[in-house]
Amino acid sequence: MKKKAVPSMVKDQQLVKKRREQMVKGAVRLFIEKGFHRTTTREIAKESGFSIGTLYEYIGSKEDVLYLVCDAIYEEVRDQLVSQLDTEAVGIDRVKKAIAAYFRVIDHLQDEVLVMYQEAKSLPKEALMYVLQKEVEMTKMFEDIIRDYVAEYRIDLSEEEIKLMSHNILVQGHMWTFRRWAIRRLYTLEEYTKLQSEQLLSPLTTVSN
Amino acid sequence: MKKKAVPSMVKDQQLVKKRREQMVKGAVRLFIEKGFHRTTTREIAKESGFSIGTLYEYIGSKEDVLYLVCDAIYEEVRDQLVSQLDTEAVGIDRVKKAIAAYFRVIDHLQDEVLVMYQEAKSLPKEALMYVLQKEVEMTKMFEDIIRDYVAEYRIDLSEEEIKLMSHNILVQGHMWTFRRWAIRRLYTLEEYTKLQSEQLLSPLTTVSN
Amino acid sequence: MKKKAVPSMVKDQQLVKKRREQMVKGAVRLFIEKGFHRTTTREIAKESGFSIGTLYEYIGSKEDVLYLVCDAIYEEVRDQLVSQLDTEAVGIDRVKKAIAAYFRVIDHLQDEVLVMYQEAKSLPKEALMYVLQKEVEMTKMFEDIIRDYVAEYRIDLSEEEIKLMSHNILVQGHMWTFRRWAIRRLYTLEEYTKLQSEQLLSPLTTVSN
Amino acid sequence: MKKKAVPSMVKDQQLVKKRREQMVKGAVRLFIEKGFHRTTTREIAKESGFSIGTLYEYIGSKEDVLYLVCDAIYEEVRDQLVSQLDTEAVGIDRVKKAIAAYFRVIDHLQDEVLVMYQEAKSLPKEALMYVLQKEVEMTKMFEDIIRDYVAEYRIDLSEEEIKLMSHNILVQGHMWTFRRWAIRRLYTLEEYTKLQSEQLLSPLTTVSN
DNA sequence: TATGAATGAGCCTTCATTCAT
DNA sequence: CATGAATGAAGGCTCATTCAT
Repeated sequence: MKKKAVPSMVKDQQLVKKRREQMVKGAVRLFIEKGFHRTTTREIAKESGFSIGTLYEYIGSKEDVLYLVCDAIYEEVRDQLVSQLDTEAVGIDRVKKAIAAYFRVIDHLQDEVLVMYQEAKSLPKEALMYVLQKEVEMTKMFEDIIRDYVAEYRIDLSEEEIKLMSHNILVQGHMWTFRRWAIRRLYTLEEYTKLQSEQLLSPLTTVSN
Repeated sequence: MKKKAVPSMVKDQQLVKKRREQMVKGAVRLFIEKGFHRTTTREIAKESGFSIGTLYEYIGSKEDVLYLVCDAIYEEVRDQLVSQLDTEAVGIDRVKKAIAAYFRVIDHLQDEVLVMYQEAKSLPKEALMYVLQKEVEMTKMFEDIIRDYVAEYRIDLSEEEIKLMSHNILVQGHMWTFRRWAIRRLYTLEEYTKLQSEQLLSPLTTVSN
Repeated sequence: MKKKAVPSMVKDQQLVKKRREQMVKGAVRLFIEKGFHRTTTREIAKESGFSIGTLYEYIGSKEDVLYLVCDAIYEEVRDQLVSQLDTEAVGIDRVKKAIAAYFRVIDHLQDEVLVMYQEAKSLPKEALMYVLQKEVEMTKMFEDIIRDYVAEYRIDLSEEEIKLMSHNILVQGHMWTFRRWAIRRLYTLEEYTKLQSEQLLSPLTTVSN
Repeated sequence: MKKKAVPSMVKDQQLVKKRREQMVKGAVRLFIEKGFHRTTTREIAKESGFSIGTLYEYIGSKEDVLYLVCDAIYEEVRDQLVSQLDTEAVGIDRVKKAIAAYFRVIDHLQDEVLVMYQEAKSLPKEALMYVLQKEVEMTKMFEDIIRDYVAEYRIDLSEEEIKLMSHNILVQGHMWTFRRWAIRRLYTLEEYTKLQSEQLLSPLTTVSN
């Protein structure tokens, strides 16, 4: 799925990139604070440091801002995750470290991730599809890591179980943000990571009773 | 936390109850279709079968409708869950059956649950607190079930692990709705229930390798 | 061609009619003064005696106001014309009196007619078609009158000439408004009517040299 | 009445002329397509082949473009008309040929003439006066031609009748454009010219019955 | 001279809420 | 109690015009 083209009246691509970065930064702050629907385009422009007219030089509609925000957050999450993956780790340790890295990234970008989680549904259908595709790709990253491990150590785990485990990892990452009102009272990130890892990976490291 | 009082101009409590039921029914349909923010009060009134003036005889603001909707959905989920719990089951079977019952209820009310998940954040703070409290109570239901089992069978599971497991159950139930775009392609409800159960309960039924 | 339905949120048809009459009255005043495009919906609402919100209870868009205005002007012109037609007149006198009546009506409604002339082009296609249809009908009225005369007195005038004569009458009526900057300096309405009548009807009353 | 001065930041008169010609050409195309109010200055600049900044180097406001357009169209109509006038014709034939030439020019420039007819009203007062002056001059051209004929052949036609006849010629020319939705279905240009000529000139060529 | 990014006043339209009947 | 017409603040977006480069 190709990146949806957000229309811009400005030709200088360098400038477009810069302005959209400002815009995303400002919009995220506002969406975190009050949500997409309660944020006005004027507020976004102001928070981004330019006028309403200028805002519309770089987007076609308010929904485009949401799309840019979601896209940027996904990119950021994936980039940070990739840069934190320990490429030297082997065995179950590799899986554990991937999960830990992922949770760390989510924790680091918790506000952003939460925004995306709560507002992506307001995207127009096509843009939503594109964003969900990103989620699919991220799920596949974990599938691959698990599948590698399963293959190498001849673990008895079906393809379905691998896929589900991967989904669970993703969701438990998000859960750290959207359930933080309950969970952060109970655990630190390290504790959460350790407990979830053990739980998640229990099928990989135990034998049935 | 006490149920938040939604103001009504009408004295007859019987009538208030009836009208609000109509209202919730209508609103849920609309929120499922287009979300809270894109639904107008006029539409809610119409879908509920009365006029906009009448709508405001039974609520104080649009947000009250959302609150009533969330509240009703929680009640419904809890009621259905309670009625489906197999009170005769014992051992790990009791836990499994509780999970299965919960997932069944979620599946049955998937649209409603999804709406609540996506829109609750738009509630005013106080109302949100109240709704989250309901979530806490539901989590506690599962905590209790697990704790009973752990106690009886002297499983080596800490209080923190019990709480987390309970949260995971809840979230995996919701996940069946908010990730259905991916998950329903892979599993039927029965498969999903089975796989998640095994995974979730693996710490209760296996011994470390 | 059926009358285009202008959407209204208000059910009471009596009220709709009344409010739209206010609206047309106010809008005509403004369109005369500054044209359709330079008139804002707020101004229309204010001039009509109600709020902007109320305005939109009775129309779907600004263009609807223009449509209502054009429609109302046509109705008015036709009604006044019909009521002024001398049904007892016979011979060339009947034609002359019809022209005179028409010019009188145009003079009476000159501002309105001018507005319609200048702004109708801004109507959406469908509405424009409807309005042009009204113009066609009015042209036919004169065709019929001329045709009757031609038939009765066995005048040597082809169908094409009849049609063209009718168009010329219509346009010379409008000309009294859109060329008034030049023509009203030269003639009173009576003089204009007399001269144009003679000129127009010369093919009916003379023999070729 | 002197030509209204349109302000320009550019000194080189040669260049000013060239750019304004580009501009008029582009603007006419756009005005024909969507009218003056629905055309943006950006579009005019683009269609003219330069940037919005450059556009404003050669005009002071959007209305200046309309003025330049109207002025150019008038010039064009007059130039073409003058070049087509048969200076050798005599008698009634001279008048007929002038009318035919005029109608031919109008037909040739029908889109342009229509634009001018529909949009001139949006000119600021002073510019409108200037444009109307051009119309007066054109009317006088026909007055003169008719007056010559009337004088030479001692036709019984008052000065008022001459003036009105001239206005009618002008308007019937325009009518070929603004009523084309009805008239072009009925007549070819040649038929229209012939019929209107006969009708118009009937007072010059017939004797009263 | 030419460019095009920036500006912000202002436009059309929506919709939660009120209140007279 | 029920109705629905009226209200107007507020929102998304456009576009003529300016000005630094």
